[in-house]
Amino acid sequence: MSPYQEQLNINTSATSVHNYFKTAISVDCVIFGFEDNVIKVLLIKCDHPDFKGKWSLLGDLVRPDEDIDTACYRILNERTGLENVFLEQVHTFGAVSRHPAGRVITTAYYSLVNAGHYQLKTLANGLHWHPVHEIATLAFDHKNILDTCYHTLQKKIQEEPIVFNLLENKFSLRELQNLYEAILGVKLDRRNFRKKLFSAGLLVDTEEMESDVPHRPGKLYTFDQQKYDKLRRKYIGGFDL
Amino acid sequence: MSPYQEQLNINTSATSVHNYFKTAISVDCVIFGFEDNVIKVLLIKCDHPDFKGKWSLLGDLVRPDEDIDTACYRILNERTGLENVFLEQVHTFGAVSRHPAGRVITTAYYSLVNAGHYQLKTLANGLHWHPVHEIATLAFDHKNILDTCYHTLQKKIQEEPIVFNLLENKFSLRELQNLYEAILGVKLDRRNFRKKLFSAGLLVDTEEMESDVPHRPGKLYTFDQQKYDKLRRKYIGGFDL
DNA sequence: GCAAAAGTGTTCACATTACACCCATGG
DNA sequence: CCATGGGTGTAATGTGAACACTTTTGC
Repeated sequence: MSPYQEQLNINTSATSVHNYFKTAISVDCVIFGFEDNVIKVLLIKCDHPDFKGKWSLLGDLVRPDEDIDTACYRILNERTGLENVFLEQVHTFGAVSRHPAGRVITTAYYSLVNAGHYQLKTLANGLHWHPVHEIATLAFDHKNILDTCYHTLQKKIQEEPIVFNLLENKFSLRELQNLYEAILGVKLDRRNFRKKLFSAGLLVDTEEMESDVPHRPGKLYTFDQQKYDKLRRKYIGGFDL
Repeated sequence: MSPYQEQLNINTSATSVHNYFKTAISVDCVIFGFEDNVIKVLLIKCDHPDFKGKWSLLGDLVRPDEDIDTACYRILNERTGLENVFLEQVHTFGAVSRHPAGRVITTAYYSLVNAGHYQLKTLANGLHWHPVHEIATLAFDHKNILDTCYHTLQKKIQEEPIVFNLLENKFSLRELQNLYEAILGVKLDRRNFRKKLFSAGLLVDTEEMESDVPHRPGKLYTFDQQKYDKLRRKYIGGFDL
């Protein structure tokens, strides 16, 4: 029997778990934005000596008195000033040597924000938007985390209409299509794209038009989140509250 | 500025993280099996005083020197004796008060095993297969964890052919269909089901038949995992290694 | 010969794809 | 008037759903 055996099965014994492991837990936040028709992610300078000059994701240790979801919101808010943003847990990375400072298990989240709409709260530590496709390496295992989150994003936008979080409140169909194409890395047929989007019945014509474009302006739409939430509830829960 | 501020940003400073938080990390393993045409899950008696008489999932603290994936394999192996089983991370539950013994953040995995094929290594602590649909409550937040994993399973089997992990090596189409129906909670059309499965081209006729059935015996098939892995690589990676 | 499940094909509705022309605006 | 992208419809193809009868075995 292993030396740990007597302390095993935390769920079946009253063993105190305080002071048992010297393992820290952190969250890392992959914050996606869409700017200049390119998907970007918020990066910060990493000044850990082992990764001098590398960029890293936004992350922090989880405080003893906060939920991990809350921790992630806190980080995001501290850096961007944004609230009520799309934020979703993706995966937990727990390899023993993933962090040179010690055992740090990290839970990765991704977030979708409107990059153009607001100013970053602070540009300290080199905080900036970095094109996802121009990132070859990152500090720690952050490239791996980024790739995992990006893949999750690609899959998710084909299942649920979450891309609107990356756009202004009002947007043209062209912007929306550019966004899908940027994330998925494919070209889409414009007519079929329109048909599909409209048939979902979740776009509302604002009666406004684009301006300042060097060609025929397109209509501007908003996403009907309420209607989507209702539809969704019907599908998932079965009844209408 | 918060009192934690100076210790923030583990990814950007050389702060030692040892001894910083009194937070433990555990893994909980939702081990699914298929028996008597019903989906079951391995449960164990919970003797934490706050949940006397309740059942709980199999879980354990992660050791300081093991990856969290490894920890999960270890638990599974200790209890079932199985190796090389399907095991996948689902979600990390990190609410502050989810565990009465202290701050325990847990990462949930689900596993698919062939329940009939082998004997449980030990029946100590009331280890047993419990029908998923007869579980109303569990200790801690384990009901929530179970529901999350079950939902993930339902979604996943519609995307990837992982259900074979729950069956014997050789199986009839009827067994396979029963399994899908049990997990998804729907009735499927037998003819369409066959068409779909065969069109995927991943079932191999073993030239054997069922025996001991009180009706016309069906053919037995195996799942062509190698062929699937190749197809998958083509789709995902683009090239054939 | 009867009960019970295996095995098999066709039709229909719907969704996805491919594809080409005219229109509105800015310059 | 020209360049640029906005806006629209139709035909072909593929996919999923519905559906009934004959066959094989155990009893």
